[in-house]
Amino acid sequence: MTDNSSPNLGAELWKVAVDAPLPTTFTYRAPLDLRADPNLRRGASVRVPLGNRQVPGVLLSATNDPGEFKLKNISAIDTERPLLHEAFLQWLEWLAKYYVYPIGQTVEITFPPLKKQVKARKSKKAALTQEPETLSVAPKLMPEQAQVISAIESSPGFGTHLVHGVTGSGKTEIYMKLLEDVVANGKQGIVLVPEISLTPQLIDRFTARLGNAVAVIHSHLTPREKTNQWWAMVEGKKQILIGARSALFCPLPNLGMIVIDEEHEASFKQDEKLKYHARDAAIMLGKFSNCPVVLGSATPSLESWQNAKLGRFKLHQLKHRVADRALPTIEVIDLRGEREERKAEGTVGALPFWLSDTLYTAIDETLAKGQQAALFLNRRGIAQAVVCPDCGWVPACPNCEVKLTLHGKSHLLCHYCDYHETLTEYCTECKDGEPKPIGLGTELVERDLAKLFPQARLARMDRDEITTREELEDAVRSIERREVDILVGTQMIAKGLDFPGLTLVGLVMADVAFNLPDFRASERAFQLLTQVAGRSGRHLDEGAGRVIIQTYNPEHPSIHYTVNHDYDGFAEYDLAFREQLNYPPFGRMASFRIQGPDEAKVARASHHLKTLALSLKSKSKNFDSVELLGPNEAPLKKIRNNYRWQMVVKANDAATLGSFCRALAEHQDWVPSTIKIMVDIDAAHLL
DNA sequence: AGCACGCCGACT
DNA sequence: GTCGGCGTGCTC
Repeated sequence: MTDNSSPNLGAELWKVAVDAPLPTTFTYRAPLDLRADPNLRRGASVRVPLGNRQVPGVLLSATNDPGEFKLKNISAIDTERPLLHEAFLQWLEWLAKYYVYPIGQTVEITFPPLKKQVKARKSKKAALTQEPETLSVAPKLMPEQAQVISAIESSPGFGTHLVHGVTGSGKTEIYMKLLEDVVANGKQGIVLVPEISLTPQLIDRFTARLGNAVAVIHSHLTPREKTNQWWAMVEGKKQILIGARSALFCPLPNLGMIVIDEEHEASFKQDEKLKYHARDAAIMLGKFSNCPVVLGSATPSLESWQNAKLGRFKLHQLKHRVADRALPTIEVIDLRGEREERKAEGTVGALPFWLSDTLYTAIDETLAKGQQAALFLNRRGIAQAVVCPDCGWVPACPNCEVKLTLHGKSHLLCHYCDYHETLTEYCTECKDGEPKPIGLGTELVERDLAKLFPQARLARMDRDEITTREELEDAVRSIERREVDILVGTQMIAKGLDFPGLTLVGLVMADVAFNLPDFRASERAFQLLTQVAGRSGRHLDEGAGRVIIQTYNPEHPSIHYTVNHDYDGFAEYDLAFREQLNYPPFGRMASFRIQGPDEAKVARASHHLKTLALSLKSKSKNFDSVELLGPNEAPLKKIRNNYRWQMVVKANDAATLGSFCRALAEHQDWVPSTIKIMVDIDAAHLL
């Protein structure tokens, strides 16, 4: 697969991937002195003139075609950047093509923000990773775990492995053993986890086992720290890189394995600039590098599940929790029934509207046993919105066309930009009504709990309370140290956390997740419910953790399959639905986003794009399977004063979708300069 | 992306 | 008068 035999040494004309939003490479001339330089070869970094400035670039190939331009000279070879090796270059070229993104800007992502630190300071240890005094040893593995490890290790070279293991089945232990062996074989490995799961807890676990072989890259590092970690991997001083999706772009010289934990997580899809999916990109990197790719999840994406069913991925299943601990018991509370009951009994108002008798009693019992409870909902703030009971006016953001959310007593906040205002006592529209909060948020739940359980120690985890990594670490530690009795949080923050004392999990209102207008809504709801439920009772040696799901839709299939711990059943149900409508993983989809500050221009450009798309489709039989939806206003039609429209493209397979979208995005000379059109291949959400 | 060029408003 | 606001267009 990798071929470094034709580095084009000594050539005069070069195609260069230039760091600018240009759809193609630009051709430059190598002056005589550079032609004699053995560093002038494919994969080398250079500086080239572009307009009247100097920009970085990477040589991709020699050429004999001078084109129609008066060629400029390559200014210099940048030897401070390492030569990119063949497998990595092929991967970058694939990314740019597949995701329809400028090659130069794709290549530029690989490089760290700063120059290499010239001399290592002895006094200062490498950022973040400190070698523990003594490395911990692998615990005795469950038979299932050992089987998975030997199955993966028995097929070297490229292959994609899907490890489907119930929550608490010890997937991390499998990754660590595999990576130990990768290091023992003199190779390097990458572990990708969702940014939110990249906690000190997780990093500590890896460093305790793998010691100072571990480097970490995530978005909260300083540019200096990130640069140092990058070089430590590139120079082979460290072997295991743990990171969020961007860690894939670190060009390891000796890649032996890629692990993607929680492979179903939607956050692996980058939604700006190069809109890559880290799981799919990792599989391609494994292919070009000829190394195994290991995907792990308790709730695999239906894309991966289908690939496993078709034999493209090798499936490994773990059906038991570590030490044969029990899966939590899950109860479903019908909030409609609860409401009726309270009316009948005349007990309306005894408990807050969001809290069922069952959940209240369960919290009480949990506290009495000295154990911890966690309540999750997916809204921060006090309320979803504020409404005037007289005229129905709802305060909205002037920049974003979304309702403002109430925080604290009177702080109205936009969750999409930084707009905020103060809630006035009387409605600003009718000057008469007194606006009241509707809906529910974490802040309100916390406040109600403080009244109901005055002796309990409460903590809230959401984006208002936790803004920095340090705050998250502090919060996690105080829960671990049992300084918290009840945790209230948004689901996102709670995912993947592992608290030994946590035995009760309540989902305050499960509904929002599956009411979203998106074909993946059921899948996300099932994943969310299962993952959050999986936090409960992970360390109970006797009995089982408890999960209480409150909902207005107890009969929803996502809930039914969650309660029965039945992933296979859920997958079968949702795949049947997707197949009928040719949604992924059967068909493939991309979205074109058209945006700009002038609403009428955006609408006009969107319709023109549709016209071009229809004519493109009619030009070739290859595009028979292409379907066009829209254009329409995007569900969030205005964000930060930019109007947003979208057009969705469906096709039977990735190759057709790709060639259609590339052709449609190719000539944008007709697009007014205030308007931007962006393609999102395999768009994660059509919201 | 960055930088120049060019055309309008409000200041030393 | 000209300083500088940012809309527009180009870069091998």
